[in-house]
Amino acid sequence: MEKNNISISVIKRLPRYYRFLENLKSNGIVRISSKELAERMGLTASQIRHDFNCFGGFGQQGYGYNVPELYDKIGDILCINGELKTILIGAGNLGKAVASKISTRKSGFKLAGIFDKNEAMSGKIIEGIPVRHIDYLENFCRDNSPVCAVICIPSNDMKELTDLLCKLGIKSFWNFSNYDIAMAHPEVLVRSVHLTDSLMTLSYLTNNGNEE
Amino acid sequence: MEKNNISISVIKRLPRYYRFLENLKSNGIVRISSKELAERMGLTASQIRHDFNCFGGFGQQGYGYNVPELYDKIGDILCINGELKTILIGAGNLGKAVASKISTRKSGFKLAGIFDKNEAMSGKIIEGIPVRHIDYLENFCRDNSPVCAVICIPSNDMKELTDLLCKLGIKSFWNFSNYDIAMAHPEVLVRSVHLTDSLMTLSYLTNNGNEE
DNA sequence: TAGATTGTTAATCGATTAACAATC
DNA sequence: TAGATTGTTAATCGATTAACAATC
Repeated sequence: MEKNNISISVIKRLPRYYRFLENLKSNGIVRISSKELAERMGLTASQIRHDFNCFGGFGQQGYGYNVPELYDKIGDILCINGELKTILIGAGNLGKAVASKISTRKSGFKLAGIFDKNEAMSGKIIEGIPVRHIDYLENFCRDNSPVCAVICIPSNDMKELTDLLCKLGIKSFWNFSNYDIAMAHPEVLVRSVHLTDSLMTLSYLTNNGNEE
Repeated sequence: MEKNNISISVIKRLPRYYRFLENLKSNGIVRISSKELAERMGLTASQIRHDFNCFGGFGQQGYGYNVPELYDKIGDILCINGELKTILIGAGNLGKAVASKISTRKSGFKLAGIFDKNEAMSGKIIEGIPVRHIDYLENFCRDNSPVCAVICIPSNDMKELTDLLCKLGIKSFWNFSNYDIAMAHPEVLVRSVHLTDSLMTLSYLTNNGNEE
């Protein structure tokens, strides 16, 4: 393993690099220097070179970076072509929105099952996958061995659910609830999207203004 | 203004403190030390005291912190009881999910209008607010002067839309698109929720494992 | 070759943690 | 008073930026 000391802050920047490069590529730009990319992204050239260098350095002295090549390299690092077998818990509005993100080509994930406790949802098709009642979760996992679970339900009963999912072999969670999976299960990987937290931070900033 | 040198990293932690305190409060816990809160939240006691001290210090030596009081104080800092007049652009699944977050009591925001370019959505009611066609956006803003816009549409045409919204007096954005509002309009406040970025980061982490 | 720009190390900056005096 | 725990300053750690030699 080459990549042993890569900090999470660098990893978190990769998707944004990927998006900007995608845009440059689709505009037919083939070559870019760290300086120009920095200007476009609001970063320093130093940071960009430093970041890319964590993965071995993709540039060429005197030239810069080849856009399509760099784009592909970052995609590979993010394992964008992987198909991590994924289940979605909760088929409400948020669940549906999130399902479409997971089902995007090159998300790195593959939606395999959707579960909801609301009987009325059973059988409905979302992104080509039928919604199953939550009671089928355990059997489905035993049969299909998903590795990732996406949580789009409120926090109540999350302890039982996550304990079960971990027992059934789930290795990573995309968590939209406020339940603290990482605290309860340090052995799994968790990325949480706390919508309410984001909104509250915006509330603070809006009320306290831009420049003080 | 007392609070001039409070870093964004502290602000971002406040909502999580708020959630944990809400939970403690609802469990009838009245008093907590920085040490115990640190254990529950996976932080250091030092950081907790340091964070709270940015706002003046809410504790009492030898005792700790009074939970309901601290909870209220943090809510006040986050302006949780404010009602920032807010419009939502995009009434798809994500828009609907997000509308319910905004409409939660004590979110700090008040949903005033919803807009969508899909004619078929016009007149539908979401969180008590009728969906209007996007063509009515300009007049609505002139009549109602919203301060915050929530963006739940794809990135295409975002330049024109955000230019217009800024011109119409929008001061802050909750942005779910990939368009970089902050780069285009440094004068406004932006909190972005990049779902795809979060998912890609999870892809990297899942593929590269927990402990290396 | 001369000019440009990377890769990479060293310096700086900011955030986190440790320590302890103040005080309830 | 003695014990506990904060508020606050100093030390440490890590991330960002600057600098420059390597090299295309």
